[in-house]
Formats: sequence, structure tokens, C-alpha cells
Amino acid sequence: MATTLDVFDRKLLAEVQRDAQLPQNELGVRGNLSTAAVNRRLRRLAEDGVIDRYAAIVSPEKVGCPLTIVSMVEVESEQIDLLDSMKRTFEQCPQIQQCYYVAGEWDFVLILTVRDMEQYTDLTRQLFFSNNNVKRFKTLVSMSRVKVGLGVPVDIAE
Amino acid sequence: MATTLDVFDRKLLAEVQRDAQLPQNELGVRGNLSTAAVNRRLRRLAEDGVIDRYAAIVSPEKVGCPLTIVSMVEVESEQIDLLDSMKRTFEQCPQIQQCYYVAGEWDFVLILTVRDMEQYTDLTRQLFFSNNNVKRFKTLVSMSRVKVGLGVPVDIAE
DNA sequence: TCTGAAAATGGACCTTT
DNA sequence: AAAGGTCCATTTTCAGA
Repeated sequence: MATTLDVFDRKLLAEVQRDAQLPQNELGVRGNLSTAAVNRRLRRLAEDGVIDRYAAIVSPEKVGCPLTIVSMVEVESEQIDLLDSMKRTFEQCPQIQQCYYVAGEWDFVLILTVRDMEQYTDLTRQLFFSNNNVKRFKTLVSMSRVKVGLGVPVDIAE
Repeated sequence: MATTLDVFDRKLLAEVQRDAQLPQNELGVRGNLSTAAVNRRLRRLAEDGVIDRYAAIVSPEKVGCPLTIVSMVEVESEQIDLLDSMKRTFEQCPQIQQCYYVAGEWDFVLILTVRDMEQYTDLTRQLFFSNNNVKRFKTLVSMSRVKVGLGVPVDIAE
């Protein structure tokens, strides 16, 4: 599962999570490796799935999605096929950035990015009100995106 | 605020959010642009802050952080300096991937990625129990990361 | 839009542990 | 064998005509 990562790998991962555009020679300087070694390691990390993918992170405000919303959903039944169908619906909705199936007071936590409240209202109709398996949901409107990322801690210090 | 984006920009953003490693000539083919045009547009999108940054997305499981947790926090006082201090604490905690300051039943929503429950317990001590301004918090443990990303919808269809 | 220079990537090959 | 380093070919980026 957790591949063995040495200090060099961890350093690389830390850098490249922050800025994937750093050229391999610069990564080499920072991590005390030759460019070729950096190249090999990055390739291996990608092959092993440690690096899942590279992505451009776009500013929601700049593309007309200034509103971030957290929704929590409780379902009526946890029957597998009903859950799967909900998961698929959530996955496919472009406004849903993230969906977690959770244990506790709620069943799903969703992070959405939308144009405005009207669009969110529309989405609640499509996703929640028109779905018989949604028992109730709660909406938390984000006033400030204090920290947003997918960075995973890689503990440079062994 | 929302820069004007034409169909070409939107197409580029859609592609590059999914895979930032596509070479510009390939992006050109997909978006019906010359390589040079792709190059200029990507540069402009980055300069304008539409593309915030490029990042490698690392698999939490593969680096020993298999547990995703959603925490919700209610504060005692919303005094500005107390809030700011909390925000800074949350920002600096490497296990906190995301922090939203929200309106509604709770004040903060946090997404954490941790090694195990023990580490989470430790963090609750540091972040919540030892902070006088935390009135209460709730923990939702993720059983499945159904959808995880920071992708913003860019509506190819104008 | 095309052309070409500069930069970055990634393979070949040899060396070290 | 496994991983590092140097060197070189190929690919990609990116600016000027």
C-alpha cells in the first residue's frame, strides 16, 4: 500500500505538490539530486500512483464561480445500489468538487462551487429534493476559503 | 473580477484542469488552436490569475495518510482577532487540506488527511481542546472519497 | 502562422554501493 | 541488482518575423 519513500522522494513530493512547474534541474538542486535522478524518481512516483496526476488549479472567482458551499446529506436508506447511484450522480455533477461518504451524523459531505445562490437552489432541486433517498440536507455557505488544496503532508523529517 | 473567457480559453481550462501535462501542441489539436496560440493563452491565463498554479496531486493512501476526516467547528466568539488567529492556526497545520469559514450552524469546516485516528486525536487536542475559542466541534470520518478535486466548471457550451 | 533558438525531458551508458 | 551521475537526442516551450 504505502510505497517506501525515502527522504529524496519526500522532498520531491513536497516541492511538486506546491509547484508542479519547477523544472527537474531546479528540483535537483533543491533535493540534492542530479536532473536525471529527479526524472527517474518522478516517473517512478507517477507509475506507482504516488503522484496521481498533475493539474492546473483555477481560481473559481475568475471563472464566475465565486460561491463555495458545503452541503451535508442524510440518506433514507443505505442500500448499496441506492448509495452507488447517489455517488454516481454526485461524481458527475460538475459543480461538486468533492464528495465524501462519511460516518456520523451525516452520510455525505459535498463541497460545491457555484455561480450564485440561484444556481445552488437549482442544484438542490436536482440533487436533493427530487431524490427520494435524501432524507434531509444542510447547507453551509462559505464566507471565506481560508485554505484550499489537496496537499498531503510528507514529513520531510523522517 | 471574472475575466472574459472565450470558448477557446474554457476548453483549455477544462483540459488543463484534468491533465496539466498535456503538451501545448496536443492542447492545440483538442481546442482547434495553433501551439503558439495555446502558449500565449496559457501564459495570459496564468498572468491574470485564472490559473492559480500547477500542482501534483498526491495519493494520500500511498504516502501513509489513508484517513480523511471532516471536522466542523463552532467558535465561542467571532471577534476578528480571535478568528484570524484560528484561521492562521488552521492554515499552518499540514494535515488540514482545506478550511472554510462558513455561515450556518457551524463556523469552520475542515478537511483533514491523517495517518490514523491517534493522530487525529492528537490534532483535536492541539487545535480544538486547547483553544478557548472553540465552543464545540463535530467529527465525520470519511469511509470513501467519492470525488476529490478542485476542478471548477468552465461550461464549454457558452 | 511559421521558424528557430533555448530549455526541459528522458534515454543510453557507465560507475558506485 | 539498484540507484546515481554525465552526456546526448528528442521533445517542448516560447519569442520574433
